[in-house]
Amino acid sequence: MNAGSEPTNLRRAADEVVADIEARIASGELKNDKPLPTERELMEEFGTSRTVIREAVAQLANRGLVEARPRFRPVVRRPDYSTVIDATGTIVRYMLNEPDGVLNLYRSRVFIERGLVRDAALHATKEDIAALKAALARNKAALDDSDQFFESDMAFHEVLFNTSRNPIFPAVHKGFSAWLAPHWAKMDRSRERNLANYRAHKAIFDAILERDPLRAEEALVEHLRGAWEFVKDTFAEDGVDVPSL
Amino acid sequence: MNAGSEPTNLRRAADEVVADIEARIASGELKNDKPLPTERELMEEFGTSRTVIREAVAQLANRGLVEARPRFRPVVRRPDYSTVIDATGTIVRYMLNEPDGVLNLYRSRVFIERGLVRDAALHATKEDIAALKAALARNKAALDDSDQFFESDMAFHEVLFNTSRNPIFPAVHKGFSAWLAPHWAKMDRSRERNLANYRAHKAIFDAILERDPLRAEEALVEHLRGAWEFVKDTFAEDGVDVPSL
DNA sequence: TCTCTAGTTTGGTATGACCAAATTACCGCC
DNA sequence: GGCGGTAATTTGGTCATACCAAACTAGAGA
Repeated sequence: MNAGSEPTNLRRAADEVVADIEARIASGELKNDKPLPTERELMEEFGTSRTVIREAVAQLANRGLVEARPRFRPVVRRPDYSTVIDATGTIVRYMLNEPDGVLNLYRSRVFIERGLVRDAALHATKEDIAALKAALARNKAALDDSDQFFESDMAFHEVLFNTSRNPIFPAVHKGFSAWLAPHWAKMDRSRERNLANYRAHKAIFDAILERDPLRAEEALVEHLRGAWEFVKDTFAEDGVDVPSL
Repeated sequence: MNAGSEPTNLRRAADEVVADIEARIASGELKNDKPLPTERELMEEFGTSRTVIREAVAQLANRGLVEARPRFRPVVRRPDYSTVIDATGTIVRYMLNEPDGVLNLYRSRVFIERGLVRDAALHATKEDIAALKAALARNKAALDDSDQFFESDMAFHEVLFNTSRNPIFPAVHKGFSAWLAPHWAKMDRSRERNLANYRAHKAIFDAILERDPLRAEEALVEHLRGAWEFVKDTFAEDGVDVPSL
């Protein structure tokens, strides 16, 4: 992009170790779910101090390539799409402190899910329909148990994300759920709310069944808009003013 | 969520330091773009060894809250949405090694951009239209300079992402561009290709102008589908078989 | 006021040591 | 011989110290 007078990022010794271990994981030499060699072994192998090895392992852990529980041997973890989402977790959570953060995130979620239900209405397979139907049934069965309903509610939306047949989307849904959950947990819940949500889900499902993308999208938007009004209230309690969708 | 018989994730000493510094950044005590205290200061302040301090700083760096160039004092960086994207960079790149990774990512991109052009056709403001028009003009002006056209091509799509009026989307676009760019860079380019792309952009723009979401979406899909065929070729060279969109 | 330089500070790395928790080896008992 | 529990060993987490080279700072000189 720009000429070569840059600060010429020096290489840290740990970076080399990281790259090497990364390669070993990719090549399969270090197998999934198996522990890394001990720090002392690595240190001898790379001819560096434990300081460097530990920094390297920490980096790998932060990238999600290994899982490093304190006091335990780090374990190799071949990353998948939800690893990517997890990696963003702390920063996202940090940015959600600002109310606009939640709003923007929620809007993104609505945007994506709108597209998903449209596509579902157009292209949903028999299996998709069956999965939606099952999720819907679980909603209905959980009407009287708000905790359980909450779970089955998320599960219904997850099915929507699964219809994309693109593994990135379920991972994204997982992220949305995790990030927005704290606010949803504060929401008031009641049988009436559950019933309203169930009916909203059913409206979406029916529209998909009838292959009506427009109506499916509308139903979804109304559903999520309604939910947002309740999330808003959890902010209002803190005296924070949040706009509607 | 579950009772307390878990592996009881011990707290690492560094975590406390991380949390504390995080709080100082959030509170503004540590100001943006200003250097962190020296490691030796922090170590005295927290009453721990430099080992712990360094590990904490490394964590903060990995989360994007500070920028730590080797040999320089770490600098506080208040995270924004593209920080989140950057944080995923290494893992995403890692997963793009598998051809399915690129395919899934590209499909996600198409999915999102489809929604964006639909919405643009429905709700684009005068300013959006003007920005698109300007981007289009830059495409046309760069027809004969493939490097410049490539840039203006990405810029056109970026404008599409901007129409969302949600700062998350431009950040996502930045991610898509960065992750997919390596493959696009290998693509053959020529005046004809540039011209075809320009015309595709124009078709999208025209459809938006005429408030025709359906046609806008179709034009976009055809455009991106065409581009994918060329990306495919870069895989075919490596003997990797990649399906169509 | 600016430039160059010598001195100081600071991050990167290497050692070596110690602790507590985790793992392994071992042993006696059913 | 298989098993459960205990002792010995290994391993990750932390500390203290030292040294180097690069970055920074202050002061001399033009």
